Amino acid sequence: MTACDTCLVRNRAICGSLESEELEVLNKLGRRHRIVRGQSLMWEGDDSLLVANVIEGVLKLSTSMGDGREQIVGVVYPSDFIGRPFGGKSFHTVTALTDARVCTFARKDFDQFAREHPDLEHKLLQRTLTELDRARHWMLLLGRKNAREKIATFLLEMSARLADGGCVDLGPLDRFELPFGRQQIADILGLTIETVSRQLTQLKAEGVIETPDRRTVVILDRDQLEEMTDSAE
Amino acid sequence: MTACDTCLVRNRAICGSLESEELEVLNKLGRRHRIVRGQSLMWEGDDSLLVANVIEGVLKLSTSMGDGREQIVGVVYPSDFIGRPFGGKSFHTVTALTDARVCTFARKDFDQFAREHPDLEHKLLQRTLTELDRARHWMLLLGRKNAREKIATFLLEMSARLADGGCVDLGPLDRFELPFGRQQIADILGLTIETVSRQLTQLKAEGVIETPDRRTVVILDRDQLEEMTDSAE
DNA sequence: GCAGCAATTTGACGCAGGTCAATGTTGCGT
DNA sequence: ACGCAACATTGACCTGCGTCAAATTGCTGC
Repeated sequence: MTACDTCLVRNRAICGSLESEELEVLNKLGRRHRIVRGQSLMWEGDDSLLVANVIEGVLKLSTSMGDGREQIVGVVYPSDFIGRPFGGKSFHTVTALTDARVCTFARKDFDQFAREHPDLEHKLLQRTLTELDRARHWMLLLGRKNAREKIATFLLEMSARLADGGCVDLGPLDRFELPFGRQQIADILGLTIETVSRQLTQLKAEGVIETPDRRTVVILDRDQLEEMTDSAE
Repeated sequence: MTACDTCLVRNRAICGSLESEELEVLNKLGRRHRIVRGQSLMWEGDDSLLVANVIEGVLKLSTSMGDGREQIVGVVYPSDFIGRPFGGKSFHTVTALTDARVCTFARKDFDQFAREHPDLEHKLLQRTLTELDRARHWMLLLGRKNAREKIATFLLEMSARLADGGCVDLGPLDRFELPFGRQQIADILGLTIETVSRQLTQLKAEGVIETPDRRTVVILDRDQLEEMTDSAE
């Protein structure tokens, strides 16, 4: 019995495409790792030496500029794939937002294994296509939405995304805990921390949401929130 | 002799992974099309029924909001791949910016053919990974750069991108013709047309660039332009 | 329970870039 | 060559969001 047999994300991660003998081989190539909150797994500009599957926890992908401005370009959850296979450099830094567990592979080993297993590459392709759609969709938010629309879109996205926590699909949640602090929300939305804070207090004042504590959000009026994502007001 | 044998992008497109017998099969599935400037190939939200390779011309991928705000989320050139294989909907509209020629496939046919040809899928995966890196990098620009930085980054990117026109690599060009009007530049950068215009005239005034006509740009001081992409000034 | 620190909120203010409107320029069809 | 329509530039003004600074909240370890 290998570590894969008891893996929490066995069925959802790209490994799900493999038969047990091949999984056995892949298992030998991988190493399970614990990462503490705040720790980075790879850095923007470095050679891409590692790829990984997320087993548990939430991590961010970010790019930043010389003067410290940062943009979060992706958030990964359990069963998601991290890293840049097939050559080149890492284009973003990967950092744990919560304590996390990942299953890492030397990129060279993974590349070779993937080339020999078309089903695995196919799953990876599907995932990558989905991520690309998601990234492009987010570009609309970053380039064209105002602060209020950004916050509303963000809250609804989180409500949908965090619902998919395990095997059962709970549907969009009306109460959830964000894995982000205010600064990180700002870095996702291309805003400042102050603007995020002000928009949230305004939504509270309007009775659209509630924030029992810093990280949990309760959606009181989903319809109104949905209206806000598009033309404001 | 098939159309593929004389294809302008034969070696650079994903078809380049195929042997001639298989190319023959793929050729039978594809149809060559002419598209005039302004015409759209697929629409945001529609079922994804087509995929295509670009043979000639430039096309934009865009998303837009109810009130008309638009964001260009990608630009494709000859040899690039268009469309969303493997299920689902089109997440963006594809529109020709110049007269163009494409080689289209029914998505169902393409999906099946791709699944049977791992080398093709591999090329597609590589391309998709590169596009994802590009999209995420652009998110930094949209979320965190100011107008001047955006324009500078855009001009340098175009200078690099348009150089790769055919077989020979010319290196970054100091004189090139944009396939975009001002509104489209604005839609790429998340700005208004007026701001784009003002920034360009300012760069002219500073002697950094020159614009002999509406669509051609001459870079006079590349170093200074490069400095502007990061912390402004 | 309290000191101390980090995270968040709130307030006051300024400016980059959006909006609206007028003017200039270019290219196309007749 | 002319006139029109689309595109681009310029100007004046205004506002949403960033900036800076101070106050508040909440968490950690003792």
